[in-house]
Amino acid sequence: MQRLAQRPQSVTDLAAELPISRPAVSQHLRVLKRACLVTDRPVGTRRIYEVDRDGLAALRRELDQLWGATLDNFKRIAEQAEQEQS
Amino acid sequence: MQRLAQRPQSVTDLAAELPISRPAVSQHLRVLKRACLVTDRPVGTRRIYEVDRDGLAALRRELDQLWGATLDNFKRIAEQAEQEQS
DNA sequence: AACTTACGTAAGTGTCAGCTTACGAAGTCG
DNA sequence: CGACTTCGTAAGCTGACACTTACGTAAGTT
Repeated sequence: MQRLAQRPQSVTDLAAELPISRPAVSQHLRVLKRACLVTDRPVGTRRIYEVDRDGLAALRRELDQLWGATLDNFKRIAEQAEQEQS
Repeated sequence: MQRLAQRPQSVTDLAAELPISRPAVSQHLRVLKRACLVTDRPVGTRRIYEVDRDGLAALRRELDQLWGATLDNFKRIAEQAEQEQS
């Protein structure tokens, strides 16, 4: 994702920058695609992947919300423990 | 952690509320103790565990900071992708 | 048409987290 | 002291994950 955030890239180019094999990159991309975090388009024999802006934004919103709820719980538990101490 | 946040409890009592065995609970508690998230004290043959307020607060601070940094990166990448689109 | 490049997928493998059962240690109570 | 409770730990199992190699396919090249 970080690499793709820099610029759209082919599978082989991505694998060249990473310490894993090309098929491994394909498998990662398959998951990311299914999660709507990347999109791909064929260009000749190659296949260019790039980040899916909409999917990324949606994930961000969900994470924001989840983190807010988690933090609220966290705060509540911590304050509750603190209160029972005193 | 949620159970312990309600009230300090023994290992057996905790295991009774959870879908796993008593030794499994012990193993979880060992990790939590090593992470300074719970404390324990012997009471007769039993051993009462409770949340470590200080450790929990420290974790909260670290998570707040980490999440802030992560969100900044996230925002930067998203806005960068958005900008290159237009 | 033959060859090359780029890719996806299937099949196999190593590793690890998390669980279980079995056992031993420490404390309590008759 | 002996029986009982509570707990920790060791040993072993299992499923999932992430990777690899091998192979088949589609598109471009000579």
